[in-house]
Amino acid sequence: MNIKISITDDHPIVRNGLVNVLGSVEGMQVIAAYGSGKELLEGIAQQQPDILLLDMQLPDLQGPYLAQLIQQQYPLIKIIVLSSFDVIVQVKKMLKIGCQGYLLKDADDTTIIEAVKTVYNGGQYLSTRLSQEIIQDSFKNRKQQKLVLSRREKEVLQLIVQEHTNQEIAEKLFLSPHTVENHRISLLHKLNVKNTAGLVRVAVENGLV
Amino acid sequence: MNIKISITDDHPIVRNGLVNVLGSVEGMQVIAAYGSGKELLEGIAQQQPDILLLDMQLPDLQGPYLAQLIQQQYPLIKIIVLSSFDVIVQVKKMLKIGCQGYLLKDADDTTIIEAVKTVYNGGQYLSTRLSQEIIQDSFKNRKQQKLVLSRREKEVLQLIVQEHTNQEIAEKLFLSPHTVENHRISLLHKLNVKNTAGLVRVAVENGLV
DNA sequence: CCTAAAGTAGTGGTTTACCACTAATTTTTA
DNA sequence: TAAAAATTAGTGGTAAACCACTACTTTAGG
Repeated sequence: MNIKISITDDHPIVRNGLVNVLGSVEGMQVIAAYGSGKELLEGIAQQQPDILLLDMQLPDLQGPYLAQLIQQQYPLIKIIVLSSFDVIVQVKKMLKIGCQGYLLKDADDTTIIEAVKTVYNGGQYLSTRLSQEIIQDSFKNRKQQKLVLSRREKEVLQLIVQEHTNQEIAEKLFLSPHTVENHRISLLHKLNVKNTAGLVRVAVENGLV
Repeated sequence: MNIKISITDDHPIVRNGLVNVLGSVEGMQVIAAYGSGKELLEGIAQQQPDILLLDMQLPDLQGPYLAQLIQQQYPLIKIIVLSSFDVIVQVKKMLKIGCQGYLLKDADDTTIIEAVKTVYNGGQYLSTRLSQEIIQDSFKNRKQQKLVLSRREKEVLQLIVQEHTNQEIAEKLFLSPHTVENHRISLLHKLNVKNTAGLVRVAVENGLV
């Protein structure tokens, strides 16, 4: 067994750490380490790894975009996503694209090695915490379909976060203040909050803006 | 020159990366690497380094608390703060406590080595970006003293974010609603926002809650 | 094609937030 | 210790948000 691994992460410390950890494992070989999405795309045209460890938060190119691109152009490469955040929506998105693993950056050495081996052998790697959360999430979705805001609701919410009043929002969107008020109320219900403060908190925390 | 270095970071990847980078430098010696604030406090009682690389975001103990404690008990140890965020307020806070350096985790190897050398030789290390921001910040502070919220204001802000009305806040804090209203208004002025939405946005974005 | 959801607009009313002041006491800080 | 800031409480008023409805039109999905 000789697993060829490429690593992409913009943080040199993380990159070095991974190269060091994985490079010293019997049967694994780090063939490349990139610091940006651009470098990755150039490098991967030259040599393709078995496993690609891909950081979600690269400075230049979007993680999901990169993953999809590589998945399409090199279907044999298996991608393990590296992320600092365990936002369930994001995890599900990456898995849907076709990534085989999702590692949090606070994972320890054995976890990382385990993940690479599992994915190389055709499996899918998720931390136990994450897989549990995804299961719980699928339950929740039955009664509380989260974040299914309509186009108008998102627009109104965005303007609320930007400190605009119903009057101002109405003018910006060429609507009656009554209509804006209606959207506001349905936002309160959908997001299950009591007032403007709750709306803004949820919006900012979930990156809806 | 033989610089004794201790490292504290809860992320194994980061920890290993740092040990690897600094350990291979001529004249530097990593004498310990800790994964939590508790481990650090136990370990540092046994052996004191010249330089301590200290992660701000440890799972157990607060960065500022740890830094102050170590600074008081072992004044000879020079602390370089490691952080993922370049929040100016936080940087200034750590410098005020007496830390000699502030490194962002996206720093590259040479920067880290440079920082350690500089601080060991009695200097202070800040990334050029950070020092520029601090200078700009000091200009701004003349008319807009940012984020210097009083105890009561923070309490009120927290409760506003939690969707409470002035009436409810007054009951919780055993105050008159008028007083709460006053705090609310000064929050609006201090944070330079127009309404509750702005208050909550700033609070959440700056982690004031 | 039909139905559910979204989008639009309205009535009428209550509650809360926002604003501009005054004013006294306490605490902090230079 | 004197000045500044914080904490407390108030008056009186305007603007905005919140609530519960009705009702018509448009759009999207099975």
